[in-house]
Order: sequence, then C-alpha cells, then structure tokens
Amino acid sequence: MRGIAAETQDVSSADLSAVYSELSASGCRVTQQRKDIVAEFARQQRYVTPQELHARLHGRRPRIGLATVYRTLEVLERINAASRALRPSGEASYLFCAGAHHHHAICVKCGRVADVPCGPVERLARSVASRLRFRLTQHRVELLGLCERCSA
Amino acid sequence: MRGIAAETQDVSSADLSAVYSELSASGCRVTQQRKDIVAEFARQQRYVTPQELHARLHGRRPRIGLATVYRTLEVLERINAASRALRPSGEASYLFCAGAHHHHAICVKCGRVADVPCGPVERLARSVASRLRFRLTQHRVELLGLCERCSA
DNA sequence: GTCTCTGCAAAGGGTTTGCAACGCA
DNA sequence: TGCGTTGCAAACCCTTTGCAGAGAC
Repeated sequence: MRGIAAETQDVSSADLSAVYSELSASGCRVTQQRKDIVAEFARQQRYVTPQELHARLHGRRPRIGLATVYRTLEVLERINAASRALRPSGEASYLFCAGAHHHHAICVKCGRVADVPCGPVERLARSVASRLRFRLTQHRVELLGLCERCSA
Repeated sequence: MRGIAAETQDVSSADLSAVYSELSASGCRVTQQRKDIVAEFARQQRYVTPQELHARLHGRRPRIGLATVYRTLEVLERINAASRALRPSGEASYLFCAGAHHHHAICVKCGRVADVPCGPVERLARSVASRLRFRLTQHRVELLGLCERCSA
C-alpha cells in the first residue's frame, strides 16, 4: 500500500518514460503534446478534470487544444495509466495512476489520493455476494475523508 | 438485508403513500404529475435515467414535461426516496430506494438491484482508514455482477 | 387566494466529432 | 512517405433555467 502521495510535485522521470513506452507499444505516437499533458497530469497527484488540465497547459507552445486533452486522457485510461471517475456534477475527472486494480481514499480538503489495496475489499465483496447469491464481476469502492495532514 | 427484488412489478401502495406523505411533510405539493412519476419510478426497481422515465410516462394525461421529471427526481432524492448515481457516460440515473444508508449490488444483465447492508462495509472502511491515518467521512461501494436468475 | 408546480422552449456547459494541416516513425 | 495526431469550431446531448398559466391546499 502506498500512503498519501509525497508533498513534492516532482514525478520520477521513470514514471513518465514508462508511460511513453506503453504508448509506443500500443501503437500510439509519442507527440510533444502528449508528453506535456502526461507530465502536467502526473504532477497533480489528484483527480483533475480535462478542463482543469487544459487550463494549466494553456499558453504552452505548441498550443494544446481541449479536444487533445480529452483524447489523450482517454488513451491513458486505455493503457492503464489513468483512472477515470465522475464528479457528482457529471464531469469526468482522471487520476494519474498505474498498476494493479486498486481503490482510492480521497481527501475532501486537499484532493490528494491514497491507494487502497484491493485484497480486503475483494474478500468483503465475495462474502456479501455469496450471501446475495450474486456472481460478482466487478466492484467499485471509494473512501472520502480527511488525510492525516488536513485533519490535524 | 433485502434480496433481489421480487419479480412482480407491483409496488405496495403503502410505499407510494409513504412517499406522498413525506412530500407533504416537506412542504411539497402532491400533484398528479408527481404521483404518476413516483408510481412509474417505483415500478422499475432498477436505476433509470430521467429520460427513460420520461419516455415511459409519455402520452400520459396530463402530458408530463422532461423538466418536471428532473425536478421530481431531485425532490425525491432530497426526501431520501431516491438514490442518484452516474452512468459511465455521465448521465444521471436514479433508484427508488428508501431507508437507511446502504449500498447496492447491481445485476449487469437485468439491472435489478439488491441492497447491501452498510455494516460490513463500514468495518472494512474503518480498518483501511486507520491504516492510512485517514479520517473517514463518507464511503461509496458498488458491486456489479449477475443476479441469481441471470447467472443460471 | 396564495404560493408552488408545470410545460415549453431556450440557454448552458461538458464532451465528441469532422476535417484539413501537421509531424512522428 | 504513410498514417496517427492536432487544433479549431461546430455539433451533440443531457441538464437547468425563465416564465406565464395551472393547480394544490
């Protein structure tokens, strides 16, 4: 389990390179726009909307279009480098997050996200499902609250 | 825990009356349109979008406007007679569902919903949160799969 | 009689799509 | 060079809002 993401907004360039490789391996081009988007996206360490990301990238050269941000995030989700969620308003938001299936604990104050391993959740889901005579195919869990720092 | 909803689409008129009373108690008018919407909504026993509900009510006399369906579902959620969720597309959908906080197991084939009590979920959430040093304020759980009948 | 609700249609706002130019590989 | 990608703007579509008339209490 990884705890609350470190304070620094630096992201190891290894993480970025891994994404670029995966893009390549999936037959996608690694363009300057995609690099810029991924770098800024990874820096966030929280759920961001395409619109927010676009605003942060604004003025970049070359100028990045909103549609490109949408399309890039869609690609990142497909190669498992991003996780998509919906805000209550219906807006989409994405978290830069690689690796095996897991869940998230989200700080309602600062937005930072901690990973929740799937194991315990899956055991619970299986036990509940068997009581309901339900054949589970998927489960979603989201914990909301205050992270250690924000609850101080 | 209530299991998969019964096959019959009849809804006890007691359920409907309870909603009407709650509407009244909240200072809302119990109009013919609201009665029609609640009756059709309750019959569904699954998550439905305002648009779907409107289509089913179409041609009713008096003719019901889509905006009225949206407004009524919003009111129902406020008085705890409906639960709102978002489809991956971002569309809103509602389930007629009263009572204490709980979660849902949803059949991906027929759409029927079984209630999942909150107890076990809350225990899990607390244990995970304490490991993350997270002060939990809310949690959301959704189980997806095949109900007993659809997996046969 | 008062005040909420309704239907209609227009406005709003996030997301997607079409297309010609661009630029990785 | 070929084909995926980009920027722009228009199209989409769900949802919300404004308003005058209708209806609940």
